[in-house]
Amino acid sequence: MTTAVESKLARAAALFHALSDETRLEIMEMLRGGERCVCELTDELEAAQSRLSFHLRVLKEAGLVTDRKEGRWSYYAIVPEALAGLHDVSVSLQPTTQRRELRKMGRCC
Amino acid sequence: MTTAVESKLARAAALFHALSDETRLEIMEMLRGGERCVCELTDELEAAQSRLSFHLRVLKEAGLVTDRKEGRWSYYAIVPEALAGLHDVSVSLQPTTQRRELRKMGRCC
DNA sequence: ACTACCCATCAACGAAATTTGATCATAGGT
DNA sequence: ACCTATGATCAAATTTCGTTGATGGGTAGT
Repeated sequence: MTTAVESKLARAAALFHALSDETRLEIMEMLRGGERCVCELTDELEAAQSRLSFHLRVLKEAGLVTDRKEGRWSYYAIVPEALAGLHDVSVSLQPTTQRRELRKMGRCC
Repeated sequence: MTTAVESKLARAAALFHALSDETRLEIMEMLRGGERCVCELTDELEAAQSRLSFHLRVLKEAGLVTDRKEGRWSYYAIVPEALAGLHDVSVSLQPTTQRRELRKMGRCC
């Protein structure tokens, strides 16, 4: 749960933690194109169901994804706002001398 | 060490892991303005010396910082290239429908 | 009712990360 | 030579993570 008094740094650390695992990054990669049900994820990632469920919960608690139930399926999807927040954090970490360099190098979005 | 065959995802996971700790984020925050010696960091962060040393090593092994010895001090500094890489990763994670939104919203660098 | 499928949750285990205190190495000052 | 400050490293204790297998709750089809 995200408390109101959570510091910026704590929020950033939580975001980074959620993304610090290869399996979870693969999930995010799959969700980039739109929502998927868990069964699709387990199929494509060759991962045990309970393992996937664990990682999906981590991503969900970090606010990076949401889930939606329909019939017997659960669909997970990226929360675009959270990804925008990640981008903000990665920008705010840039050294002061480097910010406008990124734009010059055409490395920006 | 970064091996040649390391996948993009593994690299991203390693980066995120290094930044998934509040203490390490505080260090990065302090280094944003330029290099600092370890003693300055321990002073400002109220952290035990060996603890700081540990976190600095993690950041260094992730390629996010470098160190330089001068006299009896060690100075640590951000590796701008690595931060640019972080930015790249955060952009590449954006859902396909969101990429140009960021630019529109003026949230880009 | 019975069966098959989808998925969350739990307990248990091992592995990895983090903290703490102690020790060691080096550089400088007196 | 001696003493002190800076930092790296090590071992031990602790905490946090990730995986696995089992269980249970829903939902749909027959």
